[in-house]
Amino acid sequence: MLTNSRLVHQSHDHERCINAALLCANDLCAEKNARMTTTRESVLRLLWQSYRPLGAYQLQDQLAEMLGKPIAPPTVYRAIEFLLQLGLIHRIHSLNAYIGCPFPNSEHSNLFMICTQCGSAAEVAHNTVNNVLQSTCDKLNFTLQSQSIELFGLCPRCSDNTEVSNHD
Amino acid sequence: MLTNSRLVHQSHDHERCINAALLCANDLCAEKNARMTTTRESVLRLLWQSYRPLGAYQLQDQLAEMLGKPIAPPTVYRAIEFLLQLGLIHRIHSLNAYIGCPFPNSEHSNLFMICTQCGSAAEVAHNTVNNVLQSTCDKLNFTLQSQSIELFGLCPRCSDNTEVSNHD
DNA sequence: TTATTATTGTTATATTATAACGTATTATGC
DNA sequence: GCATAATACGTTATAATATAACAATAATAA
Repeated sequence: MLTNSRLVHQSHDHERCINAALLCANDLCAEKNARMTTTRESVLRLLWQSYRPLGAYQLQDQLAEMLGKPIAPPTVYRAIEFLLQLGLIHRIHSLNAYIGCPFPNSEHSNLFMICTQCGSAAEVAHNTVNNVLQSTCDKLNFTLQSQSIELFGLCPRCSDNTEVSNHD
Repeated sequence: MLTNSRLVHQSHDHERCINAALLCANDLCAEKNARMTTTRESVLRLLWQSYRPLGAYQLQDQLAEMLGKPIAPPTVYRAIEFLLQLGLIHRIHSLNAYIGCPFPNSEHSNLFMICTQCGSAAEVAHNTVNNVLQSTCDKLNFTLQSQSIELFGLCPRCSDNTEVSNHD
């Protein structure tokens, strides 16, 4: 099982995460002859700012502030599209929002655990899950191409808080 | 495993499916003291017209034609909201579209197999899948509340067609 | 019947996303 | 280096999806 769950829910030196993500992104671009421009890097950085997915128009606002000039929607969506293509970010359909991918290098299929309390989203890649889904598809003669798995609930932190407040 | 996969992909007397769905919906309304109005029943019927999810504005057009009068978006969204609440339909987030639920009576969690070729969506409820997801959540201390699982690929029919055309 | 509640109608607008076209920037071949 | 092509960005307009707010109507209950 591959997951960033612990990082999402425990305090840590997040600057290192951001820097690692940006380095990794640059490597990937070099490898694929793609250009990591200022706009694209800024969007990626913003999506790594927290473990909460951001919508396109939140990104627009923050990007405008970051770059010190007005930014129009197409600019944001182009950067998003680019980063999605490279697998550097993911789209969370149920939220119309986007989030940095913690393991863009390893082939994996997305599964997100989204906290309905704090809005955090942890990504999980789990072979057992994938195998069960694949075999279910096989059984029904469905040729699986891709998937979007979004689980909603309470993250470890918010679960604990709820329990505590239940004892009050 | 509970699924409507065969019905989705094989020809059958679909009128019976529609009628069964409407009867079932009426029962559920009676049971929950909710009103199955003309608008709501029409929307449900439209969503049962095929096994392809419909967007709100497709529904709006078809509903207007069906009722012989112009219909505004809020009317459609209200009916959708009502039917979602009762579990009579589901939302497919990745498509911004809606589809009738084939087993609104049994507690289940949604998993859809969506054909990227023909647009059909089959629903599957599978304990093994749910158990694996639940145990994954347990492992990571995530309190699962609900889920949205959307699998994309080729349905049995389109898979076969692809194979055949590959032999041409 | 009248009061109350639930539903629908209507208008306006918010939110998310893209089309189309022009300009600027970056890479490439000579 | 310079011309050229390819790529990315700027700009304006608009499409597609969804909701807020309030008025009118219909259904139910007292």
